[in-house]
Amino acid sequence: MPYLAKIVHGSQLIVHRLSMQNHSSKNKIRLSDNFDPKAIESKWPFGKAQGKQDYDPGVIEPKWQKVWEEERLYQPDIKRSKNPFYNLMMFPYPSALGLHVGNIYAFVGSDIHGRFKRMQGFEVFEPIGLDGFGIHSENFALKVGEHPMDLSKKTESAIYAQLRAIGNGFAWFHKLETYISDYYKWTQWIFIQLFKRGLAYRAEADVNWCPSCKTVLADEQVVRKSEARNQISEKSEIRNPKSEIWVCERCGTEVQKRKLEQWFFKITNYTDRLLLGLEKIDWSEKVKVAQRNWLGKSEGLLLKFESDIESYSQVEVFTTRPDTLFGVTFMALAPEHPQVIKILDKSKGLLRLQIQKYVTDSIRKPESERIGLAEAENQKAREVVKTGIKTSFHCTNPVTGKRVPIFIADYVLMSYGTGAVMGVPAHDQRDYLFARKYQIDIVEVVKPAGPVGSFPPDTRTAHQISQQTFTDYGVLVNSGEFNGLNSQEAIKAISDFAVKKGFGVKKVMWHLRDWIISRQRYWGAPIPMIFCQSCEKAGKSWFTTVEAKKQKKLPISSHEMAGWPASNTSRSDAGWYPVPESGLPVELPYIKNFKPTGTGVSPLATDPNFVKVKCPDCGSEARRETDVSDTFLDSAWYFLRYPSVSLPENSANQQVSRSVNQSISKSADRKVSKSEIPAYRNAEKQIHRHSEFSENLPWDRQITKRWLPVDMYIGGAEHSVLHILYSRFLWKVFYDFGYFDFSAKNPNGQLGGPAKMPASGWEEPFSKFRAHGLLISEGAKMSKSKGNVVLPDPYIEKFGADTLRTYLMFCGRFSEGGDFRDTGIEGMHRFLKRVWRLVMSAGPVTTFPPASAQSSQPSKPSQSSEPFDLRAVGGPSSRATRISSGALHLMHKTIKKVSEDIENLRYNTAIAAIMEWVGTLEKRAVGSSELIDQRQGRKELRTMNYELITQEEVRTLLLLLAPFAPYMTEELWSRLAGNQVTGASGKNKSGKPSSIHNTPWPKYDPKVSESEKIELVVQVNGKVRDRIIVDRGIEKEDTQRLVLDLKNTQKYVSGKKPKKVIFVKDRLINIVI
RNA sequence: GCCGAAGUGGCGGAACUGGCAGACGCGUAGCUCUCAAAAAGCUAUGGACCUUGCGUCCAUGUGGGUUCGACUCCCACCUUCGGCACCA
Repeated sequence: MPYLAKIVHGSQLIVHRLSMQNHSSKNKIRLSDNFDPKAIESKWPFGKAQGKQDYDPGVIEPKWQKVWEEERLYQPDIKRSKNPFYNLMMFPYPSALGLHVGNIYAFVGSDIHGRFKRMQGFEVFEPIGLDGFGIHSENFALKVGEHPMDLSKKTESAIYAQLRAIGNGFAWFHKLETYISDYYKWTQWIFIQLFKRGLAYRAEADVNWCPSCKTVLADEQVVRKSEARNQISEKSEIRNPKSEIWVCERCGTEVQKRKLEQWFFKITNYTDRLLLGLEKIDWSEKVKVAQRNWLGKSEGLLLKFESDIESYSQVEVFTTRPDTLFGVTFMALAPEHPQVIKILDKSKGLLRLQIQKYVTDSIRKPESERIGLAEAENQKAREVVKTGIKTSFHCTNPVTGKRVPIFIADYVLMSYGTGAVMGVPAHDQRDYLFARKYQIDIVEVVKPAGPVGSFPPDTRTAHQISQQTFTDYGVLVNSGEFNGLNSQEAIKAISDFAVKKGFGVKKVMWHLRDWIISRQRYWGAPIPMIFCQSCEKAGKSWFTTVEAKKQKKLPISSHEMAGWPASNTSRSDAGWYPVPESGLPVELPYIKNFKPTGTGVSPLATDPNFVKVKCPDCGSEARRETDVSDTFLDSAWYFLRYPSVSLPENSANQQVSRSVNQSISKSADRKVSKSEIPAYRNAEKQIHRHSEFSENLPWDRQITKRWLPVDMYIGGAEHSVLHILYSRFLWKVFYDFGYFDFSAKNPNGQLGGPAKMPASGWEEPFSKFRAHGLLISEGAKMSKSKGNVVLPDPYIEKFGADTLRTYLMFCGRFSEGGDFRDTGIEGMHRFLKRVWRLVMSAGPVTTFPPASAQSSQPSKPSQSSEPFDLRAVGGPSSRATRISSGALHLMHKTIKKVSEDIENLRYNTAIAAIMEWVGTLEKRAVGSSELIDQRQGRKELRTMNYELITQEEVRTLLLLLAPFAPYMTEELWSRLAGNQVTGASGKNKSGKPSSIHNTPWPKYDPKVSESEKIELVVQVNGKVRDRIIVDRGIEKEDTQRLVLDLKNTQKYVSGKKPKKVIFVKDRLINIVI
C-alpha cells in the first residue's frame, strides 16, 4: 500500500495515507511541538522495518564502523589494483593521550579528498600509523611520569580509537608504529646502507645544551625566549622581535653550545637535486618557497686575499657582492677560524693574551650573548653590537693592492662560507657597525642608480640612509676600470677578472647543512653501529673490510663548499662497524631510568648488556653506539613502508594484534566488541612476517612501483621544510641505490603491473602536496598553556562524528584553517538533521505517484517564496519520476560546484553549496503547505501543493554529502536502497560491497548546470541601477534595447546618447554617458 | 631585517580571469507553535538618509593611482599571523 510520508520542517510532520480508504484523522499527526517519534512510529510505514526514524549518530556510527571494517571497504587490492591512488596524511606523533580537534581537522580534510577520489573510481589507499618515537613522546612521558614504552601503548589505543571514531576510510591492515621493532629494524637498516656508501658519517659538531636540565636538546626543544616571555608579561613595550634568545623549552634556561661527536647524513650531496626537483612537483607554493630558502643557494665568488700571517699564506672569503670589492677595508675571521691559531702563535705579549682571551670567551659564550644585543640608544633603533679584536696582521686587497687589517670578530660565523668575511663597511650593515666601532675606513664604491638630482626616489629605506650604508645594487664608483658599471654588470665583470687573474673562483654556497641524525636520548631507534677500540688503533673500520671493497661506488656529486666546510667536521670512521644486517633489529632495551643523563650521553649507556658487544670484525670487546636516531629519520620513509605492510591472509585462530586489541577495547564503549572485528585478528603476527621479501628491502618492489609516488600528501605547513626535505632526500638516495624499479623505459611495469607515471617524474616521492591551515580555538592558537585545547571526543559523543567532520570543514578554507566555536557546531548538527528528515520523508515515496496530491485544491500562493511552480512542471503523473528543468539545473549546478570545490580542497564552499541546495529542496517539499485554522484557533498543516523531491535528487544529495558525513549518508543510502549494504549480493566492480562510498560520484552536464535564464546587471556609469532577467547568451544589441526601457535606468540615462556601452556577456551591461 | 600569507558586517567566512560585495553558517531581534520552556519553523539583519522606492549615498586596513567598472591590478604606508635570520 503506497504511503506518502512527508516531512515539513522540523518536527512538524505529516503522514498521509494515500489510499482513500482508512483515511481518517488517525493518520494525521496533529501539528505539535511535543513530537514524539515513538508515538509516530506505529504509523510510519518504514519505521518498523528499519528502526528508529530520527537521526541518532550514537547508534549508526558504531554500526557502520563495524560493517566497513568487516567488509574491508577501505582496503584496496594492494597487489593488483588497476587504478591506484595513494592518499597520504602525515601520521601523528603522540605528545598527549589523544588527538585534539586540530589534528582531527587535518585527518578529516585528507579523508574527504580520499573519499572523493574513491567515488571517482580510484582505488584509494589511505594508511595510518603513529610517529611514536622521539622527543615529543618522550617529553610527554617525562611529564606524566610514565615510561615511554608503557605510555606508548596507552596513547596508541587512545589515538587509534579516536581515528576510528572519526570515520576516516583508513586501510587499517597497513598501520605501522615507528617504535615497533618490525619498523625500526628497517630504520636501522637504512642507516647502515647510508653508512656503507659514505652518506652517514661521524664528526664533531655543536649541539644545544641546557645547563639546568643538564641535557642535550634537539633543535625542536629550543624555543625563542619571546615565546616564553608572552606568558610572563603582557606588557609589550618589548616590541622588538629581534631580541631572540634561545631557551630550553622545558625550564626556560638559556641554551649553550657544546661540541660533541655526532652522526650526520650527507644531505648536502643532494642540494642541487633537491632544488631542481621543486620545479616539477605540484605543491603549495609557500612550501616550495620555504624549501628553497632552506636550501639557500647563493652564487658568488670565492676570493683569495694574500696575508702576512705566514709567508705566502692566504685568507679565503666568500662573497655574493664582488661589485663591492674595491670597498674592502678590513678582513674579519671567525674565532674558530683555523688561521686564528697561527695568529696566536705569531702574536706576542699583551696582544697575544688579549686575542687568546677574546677567542676563548667568544667560543664559550652562549649564542645570544655572542649575537650580542645591546641596549638601544633610543628605543626604536636597537642594534646588534659587534665585538672583535684587531690583530697585527694584514691582508692585501687583490684589486686595490691596499693592505687592510685582519680582525677576529665573532659576528663572523664559522658555519657559513669560509669562516672569514671581507669587510665592506660602506655596503654592509654589519661591517658598517663594526667599522664604526673600531674606526676602520669606510670607502663608498656603489652609488644609488638613477640620474643625479632626481632623488629621493632611490630604493634606500630611511633606516639604511640613517645608517649610511647602501646595501642595494647601484652604480660603481671608486672602482677603477669598473666605474660606471651597474652592480649586476660589475659582479660579472669583477668575477671574470678575478678568475682570469687567478685570485677568485666562482662558487655556489648553500644554507643547508648536513643532517645531524644522532640524539643523546632514550626514546628512539638505536643507531646500529659498533665501535671497536682495538680496530681504531689498528686504523681499521668497516671501510677496510672485504665487504666494503665490494661495495659499489655511488656517483656522488661533489659539493665541497656546500655550506659545510671540512674544517668544522673532521670525519672519524676509524673503529666503526655497522651491526651486521642479520643482527637487526637492535632492540631498544627497557631502561627504567630513561631520563636524559646530564652527561651528554644517551641513557642507553647505562645498560651494560646493551653496550657490551663483540667487534664484528676482530671479535674483541667493543661497544655499541648508544645514541638513538632523530625522529625525522623514522618519519622520512614511513610512506614507503605502508603499502608493503602485508595483509593478513586469513583471519582465523590467531591472536588479535596488541594495538588493535587495545583500540578495540577502548572503542567497546561505542558498541564494537573485539569479536566483531575478525579482520583485525592476527594483524601483528602477519606484520611480523611482513616483508621477508625475496630481497632484503623494507618494501616490495612491485607494490612500491604500483603505489608510489604518493598522489596526494596533506600535512601541516610546520613540517614543510624538515620532514618533507628529509623524505625527498632519502627517496633520492634509495633511487640512486637502485631500491626502486621505476623506470622510464618500462612505464607500464610489466613485472608489477601498471606503474604510475607521475608528472613530477620518479625522483620525487610526493607528486602533490598541500598544506592545511591551522585550526584555532576562540580566536587563538590551541595550546595547553592557554588552556584552549579542544578535544574531539565530547563532540563526537554529543553530535556524532559526521557533524564534527562537516563542521570542521565548514570553518574556513582548508588551506587557511579556521576558528572552532561551539555555537557553530550546533548549527551544523541542525543541518544534518534537516537532511535526514528531508531524505527520510522524500526518499521512499518518490517511486509512487502521489495520487492524492492532485486532489488537493490548488493552493493560494504561499508566503514562502516558491522557486518552482508545480503548475509549470507538466502533469501530476510526471512528478514522481521527472524533474523540472529548474530543479535539474540546480542539481547539476550543485554537483559541479561541489566536485570542483572538493578537488581544490575548498570544502567550506562545497558544504555551503550543498546547504543552499538543501534549502531549495526543503522549500519545494513544503510546497504551498499552509496552516489552516481549525476550531478554537488550533492549526493544522495540510499539504496543498508541492513538488516532490525525486529519487535522483535524493541520491545525488547523499552522494555529494558522503565524503563529509560518511556514516549518515551510508545509513540513509542503505535505507533508500532497501537492502543492507553489506549484503553478499551487493558488490560493485571493484569487488567491494555496494556502499555509498564506492558508488560513482554524480556527473553533471555542463549545459544543464548553467541556467537558461540569467540575471543581468544593468549599470549606468558603472553604478548598478537595475537588474534584468534575460535568456542566457543574449547579444549586446538586444540587451541594450531591453535595458533602455527600464524605469530606473531611464531615470539616469534620461534620453542622453550613451558615449559608450560596455557589455559583458551573461554578466552585465554598462551604459556610459 | 628578509621571505611568505593575510586584513571584508556583531562573529566564522564567501566573492571565478577586474564585472551584483557580504554566499553559507553563527549570533541577534520579531513572530509561529506551547500553559510555559526547550526543540523546530518563518521573517528580518553592513551603515546612513529620505520622498519607503525596481530609492539614494557611504562601505572590503590607510592614502593615492589605473579603469566604463577595483575586495581583486599598480605605488606607498599601517597591522596581524607563519617561516628564516650576523648567510657575507
